[in-house]
Amino acid sequence: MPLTPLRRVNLAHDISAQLSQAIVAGDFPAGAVLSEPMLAKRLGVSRAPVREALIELETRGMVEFDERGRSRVPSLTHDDLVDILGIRIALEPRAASLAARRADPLAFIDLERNLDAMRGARTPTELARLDTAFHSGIVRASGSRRLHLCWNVVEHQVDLWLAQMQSRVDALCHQLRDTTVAAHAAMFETIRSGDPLRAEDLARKHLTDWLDVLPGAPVV
Amino acid sequence: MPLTPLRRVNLAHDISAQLSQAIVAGDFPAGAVLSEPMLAKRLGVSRAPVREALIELETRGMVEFDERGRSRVPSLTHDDLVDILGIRIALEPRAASLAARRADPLAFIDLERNLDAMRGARTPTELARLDTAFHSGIVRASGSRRLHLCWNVVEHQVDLWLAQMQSRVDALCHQLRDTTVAAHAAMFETIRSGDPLRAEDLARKHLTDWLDVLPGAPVV
DNA sequence: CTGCGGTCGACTGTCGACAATACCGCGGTG
DNA sequence: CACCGCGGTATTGTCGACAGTCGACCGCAG
Repeated sequence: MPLTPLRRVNLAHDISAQLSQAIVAGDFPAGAVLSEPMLAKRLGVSRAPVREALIELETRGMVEFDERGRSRVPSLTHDDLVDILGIRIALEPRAASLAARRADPLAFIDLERNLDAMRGARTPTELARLDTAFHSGIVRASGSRRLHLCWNVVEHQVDLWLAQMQSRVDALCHQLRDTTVAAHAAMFETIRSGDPLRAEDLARKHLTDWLDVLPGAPVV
Repeated sequence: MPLTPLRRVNLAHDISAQLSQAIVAGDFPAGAVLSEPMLAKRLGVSRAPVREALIELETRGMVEFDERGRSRVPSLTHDDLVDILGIRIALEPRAASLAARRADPLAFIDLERNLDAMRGARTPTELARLDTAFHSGIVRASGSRRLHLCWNVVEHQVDLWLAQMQSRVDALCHQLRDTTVAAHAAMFETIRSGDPLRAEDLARKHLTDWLDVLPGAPVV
């Protein structure tokens, strides 16, 4: 028996996960106020764990507190999107480089499976989800715990953005589908072949391509 | 009168800041357990804000929770240090590049003042503090909010590491003082001259130099 | 009709309390 | 002497309550 799963039992964690899911699902649109009593009542718990969940979500950028302590779902602007892409351009090439250096076969299975799923994806939403998952996989493959921590922040932001800009994203994904799959495949091959420099370049290029294509689309 | 500063008044924030300072100062060495009743008693408050502060500090990596919810000061290993440097190598070159692009004169004042202070620094501890502050300044100058968020994590980790490895760091700082100042000066000039590519390279090189010099010193 | 003041309600920040649980040391037992 | 069980203690997770504060709404005066 491989010992315990040792997950800290904690209402706050469940609430945090549930809330984040609800926000991404659109239950709480951008700008919605998340009052503690309301959430506590809906969830059937007291305010204490709700508060902790909100604090946790704030650090992930899924909610933000105004100057009076009220938490709301942030509404992302075009500048925010550029900012997010900026940090992705900082993190992901490094992640790709580390992943190529480390070359963990286990991670490759994940990535390859994702590639296959992406080739067979039907809806743009699914495509977007798989896209994010692929990038997550590379960060995980980098083996850096703190890189992964930072990525968590970014990933939540991307989720939020996907939720808020769904229509535009759908159009873009549809349009960019083939190039995205091709870029991912190239990155995967390069990482598996253990070429850090090239992997880094490919990751950077893949992201800066988005930066180029986005201003054309009237985001916001 | 330019209105109010409107900072959210919140015991948790004060406690968080105070605790983080205390940890860096060595009041709570690596591995020390931070029990909520103990902290609440010492601070003269109830457990609620202490809990919130601990949650906030966990997201910055200043404390970590074990599977039973007890929070303790993490003890960093050599691997952690390499991991931290890895993420710095991801974030800071990008920050330098963005800073060079943005070229905010206000930020330059900060950086230049830091350079002067560094040239006149007396103790290795002060030197280390100024070094971190310089890198913080570059991240701030990048103007990216989320980059700064990620950097906060890293900065706290660096602080923690400085606190835990003080003797080694002191020796290294003393030894590397001149090269560090020179590297910082070069980065500053490049950023001010508005050369993103070169700024990026310099930042990366400055950090990878540390990566090269560190394995030689028996960290841990 | 419009602007103002007062009142009501809601929400946050903080507190103390309670149950559940795991650790620590002690005593009893083989 | 070593081992096991057990009670005491400390700590976490959660709850309900209370004060302070801010916004919203309503009535009233001009």
